[in-house]
Amino acid sequence: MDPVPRDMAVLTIGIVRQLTGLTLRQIRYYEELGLICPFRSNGEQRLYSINDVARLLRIKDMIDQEYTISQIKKILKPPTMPTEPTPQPTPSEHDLDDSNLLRGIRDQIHTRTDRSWSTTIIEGQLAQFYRNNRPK
DNA sequence: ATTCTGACA
DNA sequence: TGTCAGAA
Repeated sequence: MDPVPRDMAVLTIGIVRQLTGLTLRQIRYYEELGLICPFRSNGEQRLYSINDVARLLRIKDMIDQEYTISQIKKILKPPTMPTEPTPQPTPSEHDLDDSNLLRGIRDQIHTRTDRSWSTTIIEGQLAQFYRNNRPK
């Protein structure tokens, strides 16, 4: 299987919402705070990569652990601009409705006990998600 | 249908 | 943070 380019921005905010469990408001707000820097297609459409999702997951955990924004900024490396734009259509949320992958991922997010492992586990599933939703 | 920005009970 | 408006 071809490895999934972790830095390729192809996920819409709607999918990221489902993948991370964060609200659209939070995802956009964290960007305002400079915690995340998604690629912008058409100059306005936000597109996230697996790295972005993993980063958001880490931010979510730190917020839960009552870290301050400045502390998170200090710990997390400055967000790097995604190198790859979106050459292919992005999978829509409808494609995910039938997928049990999303449910599995969400369960992982809500049931894990060791937060440091979460991103690894989730990225693995995201890789599977990509293989199953590869644009024709 | 989905996402974007700005704004406010 | 939630949510609504108005536009793309």
